Amino acid sequence: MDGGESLSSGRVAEALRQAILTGSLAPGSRIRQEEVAARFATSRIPVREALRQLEAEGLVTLVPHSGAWVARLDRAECVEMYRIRERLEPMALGESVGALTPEDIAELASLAEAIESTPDVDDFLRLDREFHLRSYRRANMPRLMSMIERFWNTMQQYRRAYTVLIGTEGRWAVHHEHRLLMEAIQRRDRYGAEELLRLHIRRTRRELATRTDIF
Amino acid sequence: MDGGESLSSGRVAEALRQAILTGSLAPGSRIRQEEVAARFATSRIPVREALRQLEAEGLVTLVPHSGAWVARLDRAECVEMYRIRERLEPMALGESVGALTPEDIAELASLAEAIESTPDVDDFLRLDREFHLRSYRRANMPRLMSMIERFWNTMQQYRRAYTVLIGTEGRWAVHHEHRLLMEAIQRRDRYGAEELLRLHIRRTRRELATRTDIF
DNA sequence: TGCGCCATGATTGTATCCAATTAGGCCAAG
DNA sequence: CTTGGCCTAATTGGATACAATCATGGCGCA
Repeated sequence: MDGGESLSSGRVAEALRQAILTGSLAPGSRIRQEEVAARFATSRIPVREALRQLEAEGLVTLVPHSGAWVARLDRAECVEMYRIRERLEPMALGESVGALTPEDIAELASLAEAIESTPDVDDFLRLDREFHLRSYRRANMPRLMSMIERFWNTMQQYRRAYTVLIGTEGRWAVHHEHRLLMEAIQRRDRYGAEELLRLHIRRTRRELATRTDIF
Repeated sequence: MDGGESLSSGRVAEALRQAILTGSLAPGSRIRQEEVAARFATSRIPVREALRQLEAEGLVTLVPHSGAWVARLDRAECVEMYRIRERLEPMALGESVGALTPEDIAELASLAEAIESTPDVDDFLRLDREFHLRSYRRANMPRLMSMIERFWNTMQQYRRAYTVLIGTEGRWAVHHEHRLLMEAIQRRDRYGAEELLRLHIRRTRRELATRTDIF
């Protein structure tokens, strides 16, 4: 039985993480230890440990004797992370493709379909994340997986801003790419899938880099 | 002027990190908070924060209500990290090659020479690390750089064990690879350098994977 | 009026104390 | 002799209290 985090610092970290991912804590917001402590009916010690953990995940920026802020990425940092993703996620997918079960693939197909049909931004973001992360699921590389998840977490806020900006019609390229990706996955075409994914991330990166209004 | 870490937790973290990297704290050793606190004439609070930080770096394993241990990697984890490095470090090198100054290249050349001439294991490890990390220096991708440095840190103990095992004569392949790498760098041959580095890491990984006696 | 300095308040960093949890040994029963 | 449970000691997790540091605002002065 788990039930819930037994450690107070873990609960605080998870709650702050969710608050940051959903956007209810915006990038650049200050996080005051005492406020958080009061909110979770705890002392500042667990809060501090939670902040340390979130800093390591790249979600929070700590400045000694000064305070904690929700991490804010500039365009160069965003581009850098996309370039790292371009190298890592194709590897995860490539390792996974051959081991995906037919049920996995059916799941991915229905996710891809749901992505195409939702107009809602938050649904889109959630489903898109699910789609990609699940496609890596059978890679059997746990460290790589957690790195990739951290990337998605730190990028989440900027993905949202970008998604809002391009609007529903701006997603057409994503849909096409997902369809091609699904086909490669269904054919168990490892290198095709890797390459398509790389291009998918690359195209997004390049579009993001031109969008100066996000940062 | 900096002079030294102003935060106690930072000093503790740095000292523990060095102790782990030099091997004076072996993988699997338990780290008792109170012991460390006494050693650094501080309380347990900064020690706990230091441990959290080191856990995030992959150097320490924390188990709630139980304790902290110097992280121990099994063979699968080592192989996984090498495979990640195979994707990331060539990118760092590729980005850097074109921007290295003549002075950088001269430095690298003399490092490569020093690597060939030292019989000492710890010198070899230190110089080899310097050689590779410096070759990435002009990549202008700070996040990637710190990820790579973390990899080198977490692998350090296993690199040492491996280096001891193969002995001085076992290093011949490394020397050849370094020479080829240097040549590609001097020619500013980005893709050649990337590919050579990938093969360098890949060969090491495959040798490490066969060495069952390290784990 | 603008700049720089100092004081005061707010906030973070650390020490000490107490509670909760775990690990290991001892004893008893099978 | 082995095994299961309990009990105690050791260790970690958390709360409170205090010290150190930083930022903000007002004051004086050029």
